[in-house]
Amino acid sequence: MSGTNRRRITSKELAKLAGVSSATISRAFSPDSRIGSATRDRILAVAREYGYQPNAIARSLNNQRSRLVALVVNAIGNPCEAEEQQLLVHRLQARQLLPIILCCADHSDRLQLMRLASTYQVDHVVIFSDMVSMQDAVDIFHTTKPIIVSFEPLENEDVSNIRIDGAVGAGEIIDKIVGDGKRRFAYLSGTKSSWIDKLRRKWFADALARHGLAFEAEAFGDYSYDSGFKEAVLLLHRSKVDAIICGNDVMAIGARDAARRVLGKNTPEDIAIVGQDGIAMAAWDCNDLTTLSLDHVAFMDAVVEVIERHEAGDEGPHSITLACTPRWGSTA
Amino acid sequence: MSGTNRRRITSKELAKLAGVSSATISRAFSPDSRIGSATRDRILAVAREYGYQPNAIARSLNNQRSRLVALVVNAIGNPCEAEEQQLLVHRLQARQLLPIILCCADHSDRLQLMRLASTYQVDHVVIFSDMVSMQDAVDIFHTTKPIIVSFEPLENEDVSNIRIDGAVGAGEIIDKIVGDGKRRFAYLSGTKSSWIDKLRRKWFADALARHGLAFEAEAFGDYSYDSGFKEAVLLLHRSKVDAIICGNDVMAIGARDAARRVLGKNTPEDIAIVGQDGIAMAAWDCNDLTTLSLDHVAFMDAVVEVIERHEAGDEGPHSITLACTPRWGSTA
DNA sequence: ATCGTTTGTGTAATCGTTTGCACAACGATC
DNA sequence: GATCGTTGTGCAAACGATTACACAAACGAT
Repeated sequence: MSGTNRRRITSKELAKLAGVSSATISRAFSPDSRIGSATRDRILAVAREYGYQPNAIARSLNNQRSRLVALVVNAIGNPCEAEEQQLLVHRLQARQLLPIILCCADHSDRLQLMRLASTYQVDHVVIFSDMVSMQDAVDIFHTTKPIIVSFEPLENEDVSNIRIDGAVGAGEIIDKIVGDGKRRFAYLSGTKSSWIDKLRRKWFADALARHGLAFEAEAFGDYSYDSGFKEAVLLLHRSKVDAIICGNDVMAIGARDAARRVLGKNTPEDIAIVGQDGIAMAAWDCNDLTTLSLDHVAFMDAVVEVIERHEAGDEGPHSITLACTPRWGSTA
Repeated sequence: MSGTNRRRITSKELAKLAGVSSATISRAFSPDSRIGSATRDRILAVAREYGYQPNAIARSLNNQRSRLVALVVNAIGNPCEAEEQQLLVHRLQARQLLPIILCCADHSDRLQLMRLASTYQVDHVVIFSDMVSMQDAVDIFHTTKPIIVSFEPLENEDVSNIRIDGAVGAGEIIDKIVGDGKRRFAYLSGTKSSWIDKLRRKWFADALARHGLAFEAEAFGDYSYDSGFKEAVLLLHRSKVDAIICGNDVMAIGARDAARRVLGKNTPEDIAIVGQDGIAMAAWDCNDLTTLSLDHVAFMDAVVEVIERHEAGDEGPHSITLACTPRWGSTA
């Protein structure tokens, strides 16, 4: 119980101590199974005394269900992902599911890591990373119930997914900025290789097109504050744009700081700056960012809903679409 | 291989396909075991063809080693923890260890969750949460190699730990602020119940005492921006302090915004504001926070070093102490 | 008193690996 | 040519649970 007992006691040993068979021990820990309530109480008492807990690894082997969930993400440090992960982890834990986080920077690692996780027979896989192709995911986790891919540009696979649609919201933001008299737009991408980023850019590009406009300049960062700052400086030095749409909020804050500090331009008078994600920080007094915001709570609720349907045996595929809405701040 | 094969192929089935025994399959996947290299190559080829991978759950059951690591944290959304977790997760993955995140707000959940994780026979446990007592941790994970508790006030347990010491750094910061003429200090705690928070407060209180000063006012938040903002407003309304030491950086940013926006006070002239953690955001141009900073890379390196020693069989206990150093910004 | 049903428990197979032991085949050694 | 290590492989027993099946006891109804 207390102390440094090295080895964990097994059901067979506990069975001996309680004068029953190991099958009965197992039944004492299964909510609805045929067992005398007196026996159960006695076993639970003895179990508590000796610190016995059923071994989940052995149980998983037998059950063919591990109750592990793999979360494939790009980064934890990124506030947007961190906020989402926190919400999701809480929801999973409430359902007695344990999250395994796969967080990987470069591509080959990512696949390797996904293969590793798949050997743990995870019950579900949630892919937040936009840099893994759906085909890779399906191949690697071919045995796990169809994968839940989030942020999905619409493909033909037989895979449950959550689709984020910001076309309408992006339109509202562009309308407002154009209405304020801005005409020269730049897009500051979060990354070169991600299809999410291309998709997001398209929302705004389409909206601009409806005004007969197009992006005059482009730049590529890495979703970080520093890259937002640096790229904005370069961008503003080489072209006279008066509005920058950024790949995420953190880069937008970097770009805002660069405009203000290096170029002496203020938002929204001199330049409009727009983020994407709608992280908590965007609403802080010191930032007050205009951003195309996603309801992270609704997002994670949707993920959990799909997981629950899969748990219930209905493997779908299920598809849920969520819309982004503008958050109006003082930067645009 | 591709397609929707429901069931995963087992070593026994692969054995039949390759014309060997399942023992040989196993040996083909163990780096150094007596097996003909021709046989190994043939098996690996067949394995690739049928998409076979050894089942890690079964392996764990046999090996008594799961290669799972439980990380007990307060929050993922908190940037400081997120940054640290990201560093740690990368380091673990590089060692083929999979992290399970236990993230829990309230206390009873936390224990429950730790019990759940312990049934998965995790090989290591890293406790970042300051709200779980060391005794609870030792009891729950009594079978797992001694726990690594981080941020440690020094106790008598036989447990490996990482100790963070900010006494000297806090002294330097206080010296500077007092040197700048400030005399009336307040401490804005991150939480009421955490011993880490009490410890951090003490670093600054001791430094103040050396100047014959003490905290004139106290307030309690929850490590969030909003709580930093709100408590700072209340604090500044009820007492005329000219320096606020905050429990973390995020609260400091909130307090700075409150001072500036609600009270019209500027840093550092009207009021000095100090954070703790040294998160990336603190160095952003828009924040430029003075903060008692911890080297997160060194921190996580230390955690991994202890884990590696444990893996090597040397269960210690090991203890590593890290010092915090000031980051000088424009807020104090 | 008999039969049928329900309830509680034990026996043994199973989940998919790993690994100690046994053993055959093979070269090399004296 | 008998002996001895070495190498490669299979057999079978773990690892620690769950669960189908069997069976005994208890109970109610006739």
